[in-house]
Amino acid sequence: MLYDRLMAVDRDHVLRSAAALLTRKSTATMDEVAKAAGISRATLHRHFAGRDALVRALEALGIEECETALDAARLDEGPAADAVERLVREIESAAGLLAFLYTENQLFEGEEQNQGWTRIDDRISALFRRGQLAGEFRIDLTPAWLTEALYGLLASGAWLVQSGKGAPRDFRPMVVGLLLGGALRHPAQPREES
Amino acid sequence: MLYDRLMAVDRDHVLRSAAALLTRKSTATMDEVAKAAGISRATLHRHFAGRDALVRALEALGIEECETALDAARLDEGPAADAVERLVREIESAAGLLAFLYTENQLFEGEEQNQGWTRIDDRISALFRRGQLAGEFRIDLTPAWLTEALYGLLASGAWLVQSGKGAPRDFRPMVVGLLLGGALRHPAQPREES
DNA sequence: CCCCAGTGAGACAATGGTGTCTCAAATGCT
DNA sequence: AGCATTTGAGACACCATTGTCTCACTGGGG
Repeated sequence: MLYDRLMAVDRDHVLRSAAALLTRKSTATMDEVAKAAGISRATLHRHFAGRDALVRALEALGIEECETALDAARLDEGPAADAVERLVREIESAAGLLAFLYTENQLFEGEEQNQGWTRIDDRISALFRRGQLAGEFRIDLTPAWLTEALYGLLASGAWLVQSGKGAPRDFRPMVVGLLLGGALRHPAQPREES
Repeated sequence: MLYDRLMAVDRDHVLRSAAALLTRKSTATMDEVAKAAGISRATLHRHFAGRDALVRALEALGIEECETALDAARLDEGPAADAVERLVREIESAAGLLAFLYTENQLFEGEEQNQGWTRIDDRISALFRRGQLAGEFRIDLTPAWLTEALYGLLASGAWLVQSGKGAPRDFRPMVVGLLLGGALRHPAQPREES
């Protein structure tokens, strides 16, 4: 039906507004979320049964955007380092949402997390492992740690930009530069830019 | 008076229990905090007027531990890279608390943050700047970003250990290894361990 | 032994967010 | 214009947490 289609675009718009707001203020109330999306609390409730449902929908959105980014980054092709750069490029627009979900997930002690995340973790871990096997990456840092560190750096980068202490255009070089190269100068190894 | 001294040690014990609990479950209720400390909610309220007061006390504790770690790490001495390693070593025990406060601070949009943090930020930034001026660190990553990244990696590392996906003994090499060296192999540059 | 500061347990109202409902107004299609 | 559907605004009860209070109890010091 026509209405369903309209609901669909509205729902997506609401979801993205909520993501943008909750990224900045993770404790925002349902009323604030509604206002931020330009709708009433009643309508918000018609889209999402409750706060839980909203957060889970945001989680699904984040997972979806991650999967899309992972696909677009073609992690299997070419040097692993370049794949990492592509990944950060593709995932940059979702970094704020990821930061929100990343910290949100720390709240639940035992609760098993959405299976989608483990799948994403696996794909990213596999990339780092591939880089290690190819001799590109050091082997004394586990893929699990590199994956976790990537999340942390994405969140830190998003916050730095959010707070105005860093320029948005520097986001990718910051994250990639540190994740791959670290803070030390490596005179013989200037990373070639694509 | 005697009671004051007793209260003091109790207060500190309560504070550290609260830190340990809130590190794992940042939404823990006052009742849970009290139970975790082995006291009643009434007594908890006698120590800290309310939740705000408790969090602010935790913030003060975190700042204090950071300052202590910064002092102990002697950031001005020797190569900056070694100073970073010392800093992570000294700050490791507070990493969980830091992670809690770090994410807690993201909640408040405009609210000016505790001045203690800017002071700590400045000291760490100064360390990275020193390393850059000495030619140790690359200059295309700003000290502000390196500082933020350090926080992010400390938090990520703490969570990785918390979740059991990483061994506690690996915490420092993980954080320092990635922050300084990055993921790439640098064949000619094996970092000498102290 | 008595005193008394400190504690724990519980009652209590106040608060703030949530979820549900109603109804009038607006919107869009025919 | 007429109709169906969706919306916004508000009212409402509900719930969890908080902050305050009382009161009985314990345990250590005089």
